[in-house]
Amino acid sequence: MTKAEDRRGQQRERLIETAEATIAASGHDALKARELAAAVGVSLGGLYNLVGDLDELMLLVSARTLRRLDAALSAAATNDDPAERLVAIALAYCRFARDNQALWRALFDHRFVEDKPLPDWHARTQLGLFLHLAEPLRRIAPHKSDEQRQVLARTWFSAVHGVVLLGIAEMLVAVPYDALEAQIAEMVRMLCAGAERT
Amino acid sequence: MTKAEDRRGQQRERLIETAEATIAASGHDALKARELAAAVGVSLGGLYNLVGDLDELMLLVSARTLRRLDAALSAAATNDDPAERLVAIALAYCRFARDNQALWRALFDHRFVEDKPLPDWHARTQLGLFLHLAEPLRRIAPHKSDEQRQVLARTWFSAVHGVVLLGIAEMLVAVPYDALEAQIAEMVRMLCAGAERT
DNA sequence: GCATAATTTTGAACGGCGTTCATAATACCA
DNA sequence: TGGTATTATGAACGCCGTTCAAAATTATGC
Repeated sequence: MTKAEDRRGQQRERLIETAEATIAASGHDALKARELAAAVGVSLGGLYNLVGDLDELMLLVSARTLRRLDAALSAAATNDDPAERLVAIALAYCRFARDNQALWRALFDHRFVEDKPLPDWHARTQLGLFLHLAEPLRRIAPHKSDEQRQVLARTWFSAVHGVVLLGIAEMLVAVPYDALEAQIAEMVRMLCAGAERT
Repeated sequence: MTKAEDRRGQQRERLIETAEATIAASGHDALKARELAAAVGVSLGGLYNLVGDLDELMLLVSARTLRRLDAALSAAATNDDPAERLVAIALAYCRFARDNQALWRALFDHRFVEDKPLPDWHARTQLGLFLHLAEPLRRIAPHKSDEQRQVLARTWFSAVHGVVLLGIAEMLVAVPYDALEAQIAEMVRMLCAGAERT
């Protein structure tokens, strides 16, 4: 019993790792059931004993990516000046996106299936990302309520996300990466300057 | 000759309209070749005489959507105050996204095929969207060069896009739409306030 | 008007996909 | 060791976009 379960656990782990490597190398729609099964050493049908679905597998990979992203943002949040700390977090986000393009994209490419929404841990981890902004925002906008700052954190995070999204897409053709970082830093500083005025 | 060509043109038009309606109703991956062929009254293979590809068809639909979006932004850019004009444009973008969710999403869901990049008119129309920001930005940041302002326009546009992207996604579950508009307006005003400081 | 050539339309067929499930293989227990 | 429960297997299913030989239609020359 335990023997078999152990093996299954290891296979499952190998499967997730293989999926992660595949996505990192070739994008999230290069995930093919037959290919994965062969790589992991399981029969085609056997995949569905390790994982319910290819979608579920992608979610498992996303969980890893979110954890790594969270760690990267944590590591960046060292500056004492609140505005510069926000800048550092934003730039860390940008670098993570650059260095993990396909996996980062996979985070948002989940097809919306009507009957099976994202599991709550996924939403919770995403919300956890906003937490990195809470402390600097408390100092930048001390007159706002906690709830207002929470909304602000989400909005600013989304704004940076949008700039990174377009920037990474265009990086391949037009704009050099350093310029993208400069734009992000400038925007975050503008937001901070604008927020302090209110 | 002209008779046959006319008919083909009309069929092509009907095909694009049907595709647009299908996407609007059920999302961009509800586009099925067999379904479209039946709806337009063409055989399955006949589709590929009207259009090279389903991807090309999606691009044709995107062209229409981009034209409508551009018109919506134009109609919104009436306020004399530059900051408030930018706010109005951003809100118009948000409303367009809300009212044309599936078609708006389809604008950015193009799978990157290595050998066939987006046609240049697509990129050009996208750049055209940024033009709406040029005039107000000239007044908000008069000390910057034209090129710097162009970059600024792209960055701010992307930022609003990011906020709308997450906002529309969460609208369905958490945040009421009006709050989203309020956040966008606040952010744009902050950016303007921050920019004037530089 | 007719025969012939050029063009266009057609849908069966192809290859690929995710997923399922009857069957075979294996592991477990007495 | 024999019998049962559990797990692994891969052929088969349904659906997909796309192709292409053949059929139908249209155009051309006489």
